[in-house]
Amino acid sequence: MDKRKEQILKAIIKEYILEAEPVSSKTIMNRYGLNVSSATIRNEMAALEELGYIQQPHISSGRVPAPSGYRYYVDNLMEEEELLEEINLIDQLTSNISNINNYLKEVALMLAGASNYTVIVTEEKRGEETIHHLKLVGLLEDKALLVLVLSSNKVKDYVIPYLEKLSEEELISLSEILNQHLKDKEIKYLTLDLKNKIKGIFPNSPLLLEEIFNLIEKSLEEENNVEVIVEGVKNIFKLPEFNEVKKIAKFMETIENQEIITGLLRDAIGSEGNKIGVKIGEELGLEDLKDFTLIATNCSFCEGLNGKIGIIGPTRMFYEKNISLLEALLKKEDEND
Amino acid sequence: MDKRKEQILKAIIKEYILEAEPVSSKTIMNRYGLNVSSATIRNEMAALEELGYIQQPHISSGRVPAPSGYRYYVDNLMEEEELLEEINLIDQLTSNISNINNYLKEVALMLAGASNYTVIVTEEKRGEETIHHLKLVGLLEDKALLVLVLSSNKVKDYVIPYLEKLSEEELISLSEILNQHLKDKEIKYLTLDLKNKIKGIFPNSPLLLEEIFNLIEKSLEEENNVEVIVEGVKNIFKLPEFNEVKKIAKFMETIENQEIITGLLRDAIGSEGNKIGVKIGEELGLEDLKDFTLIATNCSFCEGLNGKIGIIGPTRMFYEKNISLLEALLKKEDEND
DNA sequence: CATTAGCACTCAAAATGCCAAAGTGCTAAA
DNA sequence: TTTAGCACTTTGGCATTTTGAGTGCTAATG
Repeated sequence: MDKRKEQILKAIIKEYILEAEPVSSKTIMNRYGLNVSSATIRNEMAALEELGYIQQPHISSGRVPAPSGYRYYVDNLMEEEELLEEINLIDQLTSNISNINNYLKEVALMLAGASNYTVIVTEEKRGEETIHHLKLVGLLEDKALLVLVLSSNKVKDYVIPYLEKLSEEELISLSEILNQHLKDKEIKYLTLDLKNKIKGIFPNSPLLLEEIFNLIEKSLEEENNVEVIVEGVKNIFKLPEFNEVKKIAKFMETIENQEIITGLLRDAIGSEGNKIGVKIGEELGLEDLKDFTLIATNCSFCEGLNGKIGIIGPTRMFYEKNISLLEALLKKEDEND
Repeated sequence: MDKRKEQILKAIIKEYILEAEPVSSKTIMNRYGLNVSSATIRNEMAALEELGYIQQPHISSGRVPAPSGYRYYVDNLMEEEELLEEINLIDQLTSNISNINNYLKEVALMLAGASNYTVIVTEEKRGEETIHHLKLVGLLEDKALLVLVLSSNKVKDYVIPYLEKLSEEELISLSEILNQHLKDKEIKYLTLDLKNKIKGIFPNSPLLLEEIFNLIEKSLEEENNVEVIVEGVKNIFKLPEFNEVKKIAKFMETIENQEIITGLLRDAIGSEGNKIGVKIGEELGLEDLKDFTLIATNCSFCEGLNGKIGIIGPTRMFYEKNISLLEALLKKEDEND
C-alpha cells in the first residue's frame, strides 16, 4: 500500500459514503485532486481490488468498498472530526441530569438526532439490587402508593389497593417496620421466615403485606434484567440502500430482539473498557446485519447507572462523525468523575 | 339499495379486506352464495359503481370499495364480532393495574398486538395538577431524591445534589414543611411570596429550596401537557398495500407528530363522549392519511387518568374486530366505575 | 518506466414490443 | 329478469433491443 493507493482508497470510501453509488475512476479524477488521469487511477483500482479492499458489483461498473476496505480506512486513513454543535448538545444534557429513570433514553434520543442513525443502549445488569428506601403513601380512601428507591437510585412506584384498611399513622409505622427489615437486603434474604416475622409484627394486614412482598420481588427481579433502549430506527429509512420494505422489516425485527442487542454491544465493546469499538459488517457475526456497522462504547455518568451505548448504521457510515460523537460523550464522562 | 346490492357490496368489501385485490364478479359468485350468475353480479356492480360505493382501478379490472362504500358498510352492513381471547387479555390487564405511569402504554401494547395495526393514545391534559405528597429521601453523601406524588396519582422523582449539606432529620423536617405549604396547591399559588416564606422557615438552604421549587414547577408544567403514545407501527409493514418505503416513511412521519395525533383523536371521537368513532380515509382530513381508517374512543379506567385511544390501519381494515376490541375496553371501564 | 489517450468490450437499466390472463360490458337468447 | 357467450380492454410478465457508464488493455508518449 503506497501513498497513492491509500489516497485512492480513501477517495473511493469517502465518495461512496456520500453517494452510495459505485465510484468510477473519472469521478475520483474530477473530485479528488490527485493530478493523474483516469487510466492511472484505473490501474491502481485494479491493484486495490487485488488486495481485497474494493470490489466491483459487476465487471464494467465502478468500485465499491469491500469490508476490509472499511476496516483499513477506520484503522489507518480516517481523520478526527470536530463537532461543535453536537458537543454543545452533550454538555447540555449531561449537566442537567435530574430524572435518572429517563437519563439513558435522553442520551439515546440526542445521539439518534445527532448521528441520523439508530442508537441502541443497554443498561447494565447491576448484580444484586437492594431496596434503599421504602415508603407507603396514602393516596385516596381505597388506595395507597408503594414507593421503592433502589440501590441504583432508580425509583419505582406501584398503586396498591388497601386490602386491609389502614390509618395514616399505621401506614407510617408500617413503612418504618418494612424499612428496618428490608433496607439494603438482597432479594435472596427476603425469605419466608422474614416475611412471616414481619407479618407477625403487623398482624392486621397479611394480605397487604403479601402484595407488598410480591411487588418488591417483582421490582428487584425486573431491575436485575438488562433494559434495552432503541431510538432513531426511522432514520435509516431515508438511506438509499434501504429501498425495500423487506430490508427495513428485517432490520426492525433484529433490532427489537433484546438478546441480540445486548450481545452486539457486548461484543463490539469487548474487554477494552473505556474505548470505542467499531464492528463492521460481517464482524458483527449476524447475517442479517452484514451491511451494518456498529460503533459502541461503555457509558457511566452517574454512580449506579452503567450502560453500553452504540450507533448502528450502514457500513457506508460517517465513521469520523460518529466516533467523535461517542468520544465527546466519554470525555464528558471523565470530567464528571 | 335493494337487498341484493347490499349483499354484493358487503361481499366486495369483505373480500377486499381479506385479499387486498380488486374483486371480480366471478369471485363473488364462487365464494359468497348468492345463487346468481357472474353476469348478473356484473350488472349490479355497474349499478353500485353508479351509486359511488365501489370503483374500478381500470376499465377491465375487478371492483374496489370506494370511501363511501366503507362508510355504508360500517353504518349499515357490519355485524358484531365475538372476541373471546382478546377480552381475556383486556380483563387481565385491567384487573392488575399496579404502575399507573405505564398503564396506558400497556393498554396500547396489548391493543397493537390484538389488532395487528398501529395504536395511538393521548393522555388528557388534566387541568391544574397539584402536589399530592412530597418527600425528600437521602441517597448518598452528596445527593438526595425528591419524590413528588401528583394529584393524578403519577409519581415523579428527581435526583438533586445537596447544595447545602443536610442531616437526615433536617431532610425530614424540610419535607414536612414543604408538604404543609404546597400540598394540593395549584402551580399558580407557588408565588414568590410563598417561596420566600418557606426560605424564611428554612434559612440554611436557599439554594436547595430554589432547586426544589424549580423541579416542582417543571414537573407540574410537564404534566399539563398531553402525552402521546404510539405502539405497533411495524405492524403495518406486513400489509401488502405498504410495499414502498416511501409510504411507510410518510406514515411514520405523520404518526410521530404529536399535534397531528391529538387532533386526529379529538376529531374522531368528537363530542359524543362514550362512543366509538370511526373516521374513514378522507374523513380524517389529511392527505397523507387518505388510505387509513381510525377507530377511536375515550378511555378512563382509574380516577385521574383519562385518555383517548385509537386503532389506525388501512381503510381496508377489519372493522368489526377492532370496533369490538374498543367496545370490550369500554365495557370493562363501565364495570370498574 | 510510469503515465495516458483511445478504443473495444461488458453489463445493467431503461425502453420497446408481444402475448396470455383476467375481467368487464354488451347483446341476444332463454 | 337472468344468463350464456363473445368482443374488447388492461395489466403484467417476458424476451428483445438500445443506451450509456465504466472498465481493461494496448500502444504511444515524455
